[in-house]
Amino acid sequence: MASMEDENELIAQRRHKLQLLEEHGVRPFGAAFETDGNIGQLREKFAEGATLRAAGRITAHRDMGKSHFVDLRDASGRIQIYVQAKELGPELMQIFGLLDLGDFIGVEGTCFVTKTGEPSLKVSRLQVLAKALRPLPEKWHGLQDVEARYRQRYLDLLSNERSLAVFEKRIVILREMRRFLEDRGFMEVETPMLQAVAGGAAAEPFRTHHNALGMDLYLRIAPELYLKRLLVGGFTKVFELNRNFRNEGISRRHNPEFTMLEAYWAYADFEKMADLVEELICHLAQAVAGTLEIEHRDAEGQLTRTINLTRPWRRARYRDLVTEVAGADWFDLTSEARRARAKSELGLEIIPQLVDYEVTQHVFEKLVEEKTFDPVYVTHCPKELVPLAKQNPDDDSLVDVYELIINGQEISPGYSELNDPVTQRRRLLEQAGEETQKIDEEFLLALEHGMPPAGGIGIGIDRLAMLLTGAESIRDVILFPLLKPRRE
RNA sequence: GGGUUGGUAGCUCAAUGGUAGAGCAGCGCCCUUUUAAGGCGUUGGUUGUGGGUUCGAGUCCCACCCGACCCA
Repeated sequence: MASMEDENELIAQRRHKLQLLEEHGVRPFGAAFETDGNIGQLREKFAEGATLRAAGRITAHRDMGKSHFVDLRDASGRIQIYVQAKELGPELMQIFGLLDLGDFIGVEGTCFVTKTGEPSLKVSRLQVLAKALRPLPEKWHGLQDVEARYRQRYLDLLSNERSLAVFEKRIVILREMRRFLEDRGFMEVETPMLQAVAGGAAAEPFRTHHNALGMDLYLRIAPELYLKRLLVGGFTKVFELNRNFRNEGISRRHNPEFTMLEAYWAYADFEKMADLVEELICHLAQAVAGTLEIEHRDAEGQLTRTINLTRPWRRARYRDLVTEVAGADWFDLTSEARRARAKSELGLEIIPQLVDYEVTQHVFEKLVEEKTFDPVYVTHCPKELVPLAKQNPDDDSLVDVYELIINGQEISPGYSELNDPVTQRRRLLEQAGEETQKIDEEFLLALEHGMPPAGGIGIGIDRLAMLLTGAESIRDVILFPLLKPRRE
């Protein structure tokens, strides 16, 4: 960050005013200040003639000579204050003259309405709460620089209303999700983020080290194996809503740390979980957007897409979705014919290393998933794709799972959880291959004590937030997305 | 990792290879109901970093740093 040497004139001027404030006996970094609520609440309490106390940041100053209009702002809103020389007195006017845009002040004033109809406070007392040494982004365009918006999110939040609105919606999503699940008897639990074996998903973990114990640990890639231990322990409805970490690439849809809901319901299955998720996401859409028709708009405000969450949601077999786009005879073709069709007729890049089911999966991802915006539950998936789920009792090449697709992305998987310890051990061994140290023996030990059949789900909260806010990048729904440190 | 693209004043943006500008913010003055207040005047730059080409580089070339988008 900037040091004393590279300070420019603007900062030097503010430092000088800071010094002058101190010389006037003012503490420029103030103290506690009693208010009648945040600025949003003040607007509700506003009554002509009443006296109110407000605190906030100065974001605009309209200088009329002997009187001034100043906007005071916080995340809840804006209120105009009216500063008049004869009302405030010469001493406080001198202090007022040393204030800048960006400073925090506290005021007491009388409610009145200007002749243009703006509710305002006529200031009788004023207190400096914090001096800002650096200027804020421009009032009209806000902070546009994408990199600066991520690195200095505080500037983004206080200068871009659209950005603030996205994060307010994310807060509602998390709150309503907890409320919804708790109303249905689910209990929120916390399980380890530091794990000796990073299980529960196929992903590259972050490694760390515990000094006192002299042991390597991993940041979790999923809480799954611990939540299932709780089913063994007698819990029947549990959920965890917190961070996972995956040491993989960064993209528009991937951040190395991301928020996930996982919920498990004893004696349920994936169908029941699908009903729950459908109800949950509709509840969230109503809470966040007030409608089930979610409009996505571009930077100019032009409507780009409307996603319709009206129930019931389509449920379709994986196989049927693939044949819809790849031809009814897709699964009858030889392996070579499939590759040829994928390349020529479907226009996809198929690298030779892909095995058969991966060719089909590639077709599915490119031509079904990325083009599906209204919700679809994909069911009857091939077991190769989901090695840890329970097999379908009628067809053992399929597993009892759903994959929920909305907005061109996988939002939520749901399983009928595998509770057979013998099969589970075999699958984990197959998955681990040579690396048997990657098997969580403590989890298998728990399963051998008996886990009830259960339905389980995950919901990617960041992607859900993208869906419900219309954000095009995961970085726009994460307050502080991971960036490389900047250097001089 | 590859391709495309961007980084200019505190912020938002301009600038055929030829004197780096504007708006906002700032500073000075005028104005007691303004609200993107207004009027007059004015300060402010290592053009991401380092090399190179050229009489001359924000602009062209190379390398690097940090982003964005697409691909793997």
